[in-house]
Amino acid sequence: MRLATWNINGLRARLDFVLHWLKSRQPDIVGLQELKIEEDQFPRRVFEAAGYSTLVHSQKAWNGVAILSRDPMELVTEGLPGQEKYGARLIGARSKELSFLTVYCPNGKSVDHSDFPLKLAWFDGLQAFLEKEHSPHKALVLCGDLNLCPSPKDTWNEKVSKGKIFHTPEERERFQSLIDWGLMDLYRNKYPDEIKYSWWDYRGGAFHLNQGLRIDFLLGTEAIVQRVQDVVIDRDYRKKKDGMTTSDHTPVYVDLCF
DNA sequence: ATGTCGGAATTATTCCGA
Repeated sequence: MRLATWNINGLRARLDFVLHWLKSRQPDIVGLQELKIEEDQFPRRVFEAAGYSTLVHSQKAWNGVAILSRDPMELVTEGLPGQEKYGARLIGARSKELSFLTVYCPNGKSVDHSDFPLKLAWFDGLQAFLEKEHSPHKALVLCGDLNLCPSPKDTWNEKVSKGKIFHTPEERERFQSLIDWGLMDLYRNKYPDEIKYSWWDYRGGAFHLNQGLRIDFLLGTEAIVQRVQDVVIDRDYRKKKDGMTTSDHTPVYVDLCF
């Protein structure tokens, strides 16, 4: 079973690209973030024709998350409880094998911006939600764009960026709280010393220079970790395909022996 | 080069967010 996460940066602009990737990689469950589309504009039938059931929690212009699945999943959660006003950023579903949550965490802009404490509060809300509604002793995958670099290995320039947005102790503490609760970073667990990124700025040839960040994650509980075969940061899909423009994020997927 | 995108508001240009 192949599970994936991908911040697509606008579904209308990315639909053909996403379909190309689905056909090529054949994932079973996908968490998508940054749809930037109203729910009633979501191209449900296009995904159904490609073989996927869809669950969507979205809004006009910004944010928006969805779950695509080969087998229909049961919708469990739409929106992070207590944090709904910060946008459509969480959706959760369940299959017979596992619970699957996908999130688009707030960016925060900069440490001195009023969005920064809101970002931290959003993570605190996520932590409280997990503690209340989920168990580290069950099969759970939490994936998405966390908008933070957990360690110096996850950023191209810790020296310059340390203490700045995505690189602060406060954000890293929030990430560590998720780990302490019972989630593992599936990529880092499999590849402790690899330096690979999942996001590169559109500007300044950052992708070509490999000036990236690893901010897109698949986190899993112990029951998931035991089933991991491989974890792939699918860098090839940060490159143009047939003239189609890419997201600034690339997909990340895990193969599980279910 | 504050260098690129996607989307909204408004109608080809500017703004906002990332």
